Amino acid sequence: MHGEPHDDERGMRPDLRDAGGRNIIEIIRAMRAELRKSDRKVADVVLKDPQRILNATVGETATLAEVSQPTVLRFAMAIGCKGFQDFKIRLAQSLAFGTPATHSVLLDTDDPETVAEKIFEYTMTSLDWARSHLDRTALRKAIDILAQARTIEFFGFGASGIVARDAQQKFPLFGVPCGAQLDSHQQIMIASMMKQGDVAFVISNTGTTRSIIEIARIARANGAAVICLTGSESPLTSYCDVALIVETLENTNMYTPTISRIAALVVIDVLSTSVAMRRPIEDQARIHNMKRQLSDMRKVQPI
Amino acid sequence: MHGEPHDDERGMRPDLRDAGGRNIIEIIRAMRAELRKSDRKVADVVLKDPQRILNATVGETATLAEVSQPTVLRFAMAIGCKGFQDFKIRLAQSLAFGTPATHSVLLDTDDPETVAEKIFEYTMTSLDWARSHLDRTALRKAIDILAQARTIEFFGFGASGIVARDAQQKFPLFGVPCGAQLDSHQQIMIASMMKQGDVAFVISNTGTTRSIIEIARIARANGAAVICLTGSESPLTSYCDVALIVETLENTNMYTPTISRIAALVVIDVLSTSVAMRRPIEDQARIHNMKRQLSDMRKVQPI
DNA sequence: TAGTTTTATGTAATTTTACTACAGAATGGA
DNA sequence: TCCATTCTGTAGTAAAATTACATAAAACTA
Repeated sequence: MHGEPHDDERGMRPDLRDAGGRNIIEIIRAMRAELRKSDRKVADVVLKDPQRILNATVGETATLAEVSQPTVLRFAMAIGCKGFQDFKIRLAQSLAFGTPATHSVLLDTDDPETVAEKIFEYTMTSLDWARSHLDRTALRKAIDILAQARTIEFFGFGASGIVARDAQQKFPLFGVPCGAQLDSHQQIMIASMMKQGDVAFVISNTGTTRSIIEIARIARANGAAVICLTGSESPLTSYCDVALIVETLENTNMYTPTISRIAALVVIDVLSTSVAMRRPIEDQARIHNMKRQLSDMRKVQPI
Repeated sequence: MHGEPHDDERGMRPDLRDAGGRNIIEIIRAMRAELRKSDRKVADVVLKDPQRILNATVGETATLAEVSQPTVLRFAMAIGCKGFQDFKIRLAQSLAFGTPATHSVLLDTDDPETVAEKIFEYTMTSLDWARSHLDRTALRKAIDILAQARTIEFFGFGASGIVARDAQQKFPLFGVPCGAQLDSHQQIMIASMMKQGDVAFVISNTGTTRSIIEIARIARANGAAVICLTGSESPLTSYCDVALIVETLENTNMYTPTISRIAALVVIDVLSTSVAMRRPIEDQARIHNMKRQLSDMRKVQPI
């Protein structure tokens, strides 16, 4: 432990270092042409499957690129890294932004573990996508409306019905009576009886289901505020005061599970939590109590 | 079928599971309280200056935290990483997002946008945690059992009831008649009538609800296979053939939404998809048709 | 073209780093 | 208090990254 190893950057601001050459993948791509022949082989395997390299050692990388280990090291140096470790760290940071989509495609040959990995990965990526595409203005408006509601009715069919039921179960957070209508006759009845001060919360992934559009129209005609939670701009949105559009990466692969309901559930979490936070402290304490009581009850016997 | 698109023909790495980790910093923060004393020292230096740790070795980290090197390793394992290298990679990815220190703990003063960011972030982090802690052997067993079932009944209360209902809606993927029992009287009736070849799928986050344990016991006594989906090792697991334990970062903050049901839904996705993939091609085509018909129907009028 | 220099790449040794086995210390329960 | 369990450090081992060096391939000169 004598002297200071590699201390050429001691005076340098470490924050500035990665701000300068941020995306290492872009750097590799840019430098690819002027690299040594063998280094280029390494560059190619990195560009082809960067995720793979993240968990690889020098040796594995060398094998993949069909070069020797020192070549991998020289490659790392050539693109401006201090060593292989440093290279991997930079690569990891570059990948964090957007993982290439090829990863989550399910194959018939995948074993259960791989299927699990891919579905989880895909779900998380989709949530990230939904988050970044959420309309903040609409969100704010929806919270305003919900916070002033006298009652809230959630409407939905099928998978969206699940979301409606889940939302309804959060009534302690919303602080007002909540209902969930999953049957279309009931839906029409309830919608017809709504009035000023009530909120109709309409959930439909496609936004094209006729009867659900009808619900929005009726509720609105009766003076209720209408909020919809849907997957894209659609006929439904035009009948609503606020449209919460939750975009997801739903692709058409038959194996791809429906991610939309999960994104919708998270949005419901956001809404209910935000509404609860608006309420006075004493109410929040009451919720806390209720939660504890529920937890106690579970240990004995519900119903 | 020669794997033409696969470049891995040289040495099949079964180790290709990527560490596409979400925000490890969030995980550390969430787990800090329940860590060992020495591990917490490590957690603190990581949280204090993550950037510093990125360029540090195990030895350096140990010195900074004033603990021994193995402790640093154990810390990495404790937070769900495969080793120190893996930990650094994950840390690098987390830092790339530029997460400020105050994340994920909801404050009364947060505006709706911040609340949304935090809840999404927390949800994704928790999913990542659940993914990395999923018991692959149990998963495989569960799939085996479900694929051979004659009928499947899903049991659950409250939030777990939502999950049960969702699972039941996936019956086309499971390929056999599925039921969802959310009422405790119905549950007992149905459980009593189950027999060999049937599968009871019991969902309970706590795993301590008496009546749900009773369901597992009855179903099993009647010769049905019993699978449970729960949050931790509990009395329930001992009555089951397979226990799918989905760990989440549920902390006790009153604002923290229940993440467990979302993780459970994803696990259901994995199960249903895997079971569907086991089935013969012609069945898969039938599912495809059904999906299209459903999508067509939506545009007309469901009722 | 042959010889010479320069550059590129691989082999093998070396250093560093990550990881494991084990044993002593601390903690908690009876 | 003792016993069992859980922590944590010491010391040793395996593995990975890095360096030194030698050979092969270009590139250049005469």
